[in-house]
Amino acid sequence: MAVSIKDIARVANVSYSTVSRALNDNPRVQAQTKARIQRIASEMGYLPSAVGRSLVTRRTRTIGIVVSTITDLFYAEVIDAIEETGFNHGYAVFLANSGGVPQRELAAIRALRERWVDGLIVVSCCSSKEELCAERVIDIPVVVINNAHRDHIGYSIEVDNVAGGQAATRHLLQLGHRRISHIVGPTTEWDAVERHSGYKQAMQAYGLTVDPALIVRGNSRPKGGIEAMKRLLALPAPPTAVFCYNDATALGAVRAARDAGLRIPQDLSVVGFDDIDLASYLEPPLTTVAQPRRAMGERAVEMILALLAGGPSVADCMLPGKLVVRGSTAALGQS
Amino acid sequence: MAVSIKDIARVANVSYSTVSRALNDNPRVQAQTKARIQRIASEMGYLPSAVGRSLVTRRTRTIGIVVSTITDLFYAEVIDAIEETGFNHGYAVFLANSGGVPQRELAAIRALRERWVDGLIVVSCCSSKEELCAERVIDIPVVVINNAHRDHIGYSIEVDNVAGGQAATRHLLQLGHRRISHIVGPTTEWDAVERHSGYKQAMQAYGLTVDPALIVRGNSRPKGGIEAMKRLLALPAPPTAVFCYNDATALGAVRAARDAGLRIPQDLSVVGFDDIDLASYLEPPLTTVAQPRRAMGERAVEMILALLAGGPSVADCMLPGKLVVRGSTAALGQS
DNA sequence: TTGAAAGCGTTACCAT
DNA sequence: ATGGTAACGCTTTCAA
Repeated sequence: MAVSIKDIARVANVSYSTVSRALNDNPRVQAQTKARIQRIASEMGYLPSAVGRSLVTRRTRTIGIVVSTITDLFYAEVIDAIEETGFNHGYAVFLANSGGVPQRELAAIRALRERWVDGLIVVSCCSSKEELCAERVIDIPVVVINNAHRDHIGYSIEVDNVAGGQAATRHLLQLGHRRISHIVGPTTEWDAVERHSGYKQAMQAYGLTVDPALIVRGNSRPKGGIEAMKRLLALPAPPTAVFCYNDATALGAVRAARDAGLRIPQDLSVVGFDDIDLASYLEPPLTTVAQPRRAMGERAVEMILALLAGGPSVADCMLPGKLVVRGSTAALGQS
Repeated sequence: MAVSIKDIARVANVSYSTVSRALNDNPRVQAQTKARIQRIASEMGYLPSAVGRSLVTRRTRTIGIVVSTITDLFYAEVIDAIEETGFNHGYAVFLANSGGVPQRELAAIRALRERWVDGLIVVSCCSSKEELCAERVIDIPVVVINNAHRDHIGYSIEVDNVAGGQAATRHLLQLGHRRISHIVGPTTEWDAVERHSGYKQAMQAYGLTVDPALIVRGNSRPKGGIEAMKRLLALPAPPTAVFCYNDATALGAVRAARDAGLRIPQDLSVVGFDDIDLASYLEPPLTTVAQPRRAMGERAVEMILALLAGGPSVADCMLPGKLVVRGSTAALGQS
């Protein structure tokens, strides 16, 4: 049986309120007594119970994270940053995977709320505002990173997907490409819609009309990239460049193009999105739009903490992406 | 203010013990009353408090995970499996990163124990047994996945690293290679020692003595693989094949070899370890030793649950790795 | 400076 | 079948 403040009180021959004060370094207890109690507590191997404390303070110093999957290289680092920032502020984090399934996401949120998390960070939120309201999520601070839809829930942190899509596409245009494909992400994801929109805007800015045949669907994973690329290569006039929803998709696109005998970037330029750690180690190193993953995680925690502190001025936050040019893109016709 | 069983009791005009029973589907309450109470609870938006419950049951239905970093592709999937398995059994998981720093790992464990986690899963444990005992971790169920050292703490789950190292090396030997390098992982990691040992055993089984110059150190990340490969290529007699501590190292090795003008696998065969998701999408697809990552996570949770249930027969568990032959290895002299 | 006691939300035991 | 109450570990008033 674990030792509690009552046990310490008995040994130290003081009331347990005094023990509580001493352990919390409350000034209203004699320095000498305080030191003695702390020594005894340490000797007895006392470990405070967050459960007991939470029941009275109504705070758990705990943050819940719900994410579609941490096996996505992009999310992993966001979560790593959340955990680190939280830990530095004395917060522990719960992790729950939704698998992108709203029902599972809601069940996870419910489980976290039963455990009285002080705040909730939902990465790639997939449930609707209605569903979330029914879960009464809103009565605790909520920050949504990369919201999958347009409902405004809690506070949001996103990368500027439109600008990122524009930058990627413009880069290809500047290299002389005109038949530029876009492998779209799951249209259930709002960021996919936005990147697509950025692509279209960049094309239009160059006075180009987009051939609908050049727009194909991926699934955000390599397999989807392979399938999409195969369809593009079967076209009468295949693209000379392709902007992919994300790096994982790009990986698949590169593989399919290679299998068809194309060289990257001489025969086909490829741009991704995310800048996963491995991107620079691929062959060729992948040109991509980097997301400020750690910053996103840090900001999310800071926003939660500000909200908990009753912060007056918490606002949604849109961070810029950054085009990173590597070896998978080259000027048109440079064989 | 959240609604509690007392609020429900007031509305339902029963004692709150009855409410508790009704909500827990206790048979000792009239079916009619039960239904009425449950309806009222639902209408009032009642959410049970795990904090209150834990205080009396002394269980939190919570598992703590401590891992060096989830940005390692290998760990991410192990954790994904832990979370999924835990969730299916009604357990939520805390996630803490140690960064491979013992002091941080211990601080994380302490934070989790304060929160009364029912069990602890340490992935790639880096603190010593003494340190862990001082944290009194052992009075809750502990499972260590891929222990970094040889101390026996709690129960362990590992892949058979020796056999994996042997399989990788034997594969290269069977392809006719004789000058086979090994890029070792951090020697602080026990699995690195074991894989190295497997390598040596396989070489000896073929009657070969290992040239010490062919053994170089990596750091388990691509950068380390690059540096190591550069040193190998500068050798008077460079290797024709290299077995890398893990896939990330292999990625770096491949890059360095390519940059030096070598073709993979014609000029150099490369084998990794882990079988990260991307391995099959690399160019060329990476030959590697697959670890049963999901199984490791599932087993860890099952062991914790068995221990919590007072299970009689919980035992350490060693899972086999599996050589996956892809395009990064080829027979010697097949240019 | 210290003690006594209430109370957080829940379960579980003992009565009725 | 239901009610009353103690207990879990802690913080926080209110008294002394």
